[in-house]
Amino acid sequence: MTRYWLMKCEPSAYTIERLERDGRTSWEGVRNYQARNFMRDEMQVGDGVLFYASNADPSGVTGLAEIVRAGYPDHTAWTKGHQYFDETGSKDAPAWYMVDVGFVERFAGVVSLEQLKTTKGLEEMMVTQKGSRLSVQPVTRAEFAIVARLGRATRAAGPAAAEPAPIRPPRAAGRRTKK
DNA sequence: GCCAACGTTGGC
DNA sequence: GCCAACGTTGGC
Repeated sequence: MTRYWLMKCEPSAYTIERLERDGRTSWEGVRNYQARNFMRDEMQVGDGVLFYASNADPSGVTGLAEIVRAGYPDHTAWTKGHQYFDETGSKDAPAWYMVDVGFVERFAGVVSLEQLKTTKGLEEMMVTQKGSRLSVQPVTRAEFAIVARLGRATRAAGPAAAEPAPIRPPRAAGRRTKK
């Protein structure tokens, strides 16, 4: 049975635009056990994904993706010198897992967190709860459908907002989940 | 940049 | 097993 998920990523690490260009990507770098368990044990090929831009302006869902490869060991964890290197586990007994995600759809605009919080039917969505930091979250089929509909109703920012985006220096290292 | 909320670590 | 200290997340 198809399940649905929300996956967070900071724009400095990866964006829906890049996913659209790449077609698919591996979701490495998650270093949280609850998120790991979802990726390792529950995600299946074909599951739907809400692509969520965190620490963004505004933060929110920017498009849709799907799982194209179920959980497999995250090799970046045992690659010395890699930014996601982590001593937990080993090659023989991997601690961390990733999945591959494929592009489905890019929204014209962003379904902002603010909008998610004020939309009927999304009251229980994990991402709308205070203090919710989990970077991989389950969502219900109904929530997925509501957000997809909101996303398709978004419009690109108008001319007034179309001036070049300010240059934002990347945040300090070590602050990314999925890359 | 601030800081509240959260997860992890480690002393005891 | 408790819990204080610490590091990180992520909205604002």
